[in-house]
Amino acid sequence: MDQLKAIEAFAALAQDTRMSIYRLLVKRVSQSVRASEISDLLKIVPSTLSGHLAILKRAGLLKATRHQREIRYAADIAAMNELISFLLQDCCDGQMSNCGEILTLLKAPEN
Amino acid sequence: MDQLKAIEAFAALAQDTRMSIYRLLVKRVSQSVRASEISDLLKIVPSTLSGHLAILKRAGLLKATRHQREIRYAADIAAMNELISFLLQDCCDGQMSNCGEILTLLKAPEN
DNA sequence: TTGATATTTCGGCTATTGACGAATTATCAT
DNA sequence: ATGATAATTCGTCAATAGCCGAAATATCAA
Repeated sequence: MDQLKAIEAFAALAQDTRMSIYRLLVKRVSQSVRASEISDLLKIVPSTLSGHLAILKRAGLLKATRHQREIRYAADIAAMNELISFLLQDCCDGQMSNCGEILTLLKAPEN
Repeated sequence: MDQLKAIEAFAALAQDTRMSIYRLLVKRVSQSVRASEISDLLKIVPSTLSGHLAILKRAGLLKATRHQREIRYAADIAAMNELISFLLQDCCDGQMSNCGEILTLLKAPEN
């Protein structure tokens, strides 16, 4: 994970439609979701959706698998791991122990 | 932290110049850094830098304090906390315990 | 093969972004 | 007040992004 790759991932998430897609897929990370179902649920025109899915996929945030006529998408949680660790590895001069706030927050999230 | 605010933060980070600024400030989170020093270190024209700092600040990622003639910027780690928790709170249907990968990664980062 | 469904690619349009230099505002020293 | 330094705002420009409909591609069913 270098800066360019991180920027690509952030850029993919920094857009309302794509963020909605991504959050939907993160929530259903165990079951992958058909493109047409995403289209229906989020009211996104298929051609528009296709472009957004491609961007998220190229950023490494999604994985796609074909099942018969359909293509199913799923969030790649490992990629999210890498993105977060990229943010944190530079934090506090690389001394993770200085990031107590973050660690406690992750252990006991309020929301 | 709602979706719009998260998008604003991601968009702020999803740009090469701003990512460089942010990472510099995260590394030096204990000492705040003068705008002119950022300008020198990263070779960014002052007017361009000013725009980027404003974007990062509006996104809540930086805090600015004036000292005499200078303005010093510092990364707001609490904001990074919120951003990460926003990513994670939707993860795995809100069951943080399902995100074991992330937690272990944060406890013992490899990079 | 023909037809039906799922998804992607392409073309065109408008809106936004990021860069810079010049001018402006803010603060301080004399 | 005057001049010097720090930072921001403004105007302009080219490049990119996001949306849609229409056409193309892929897969399956009959």
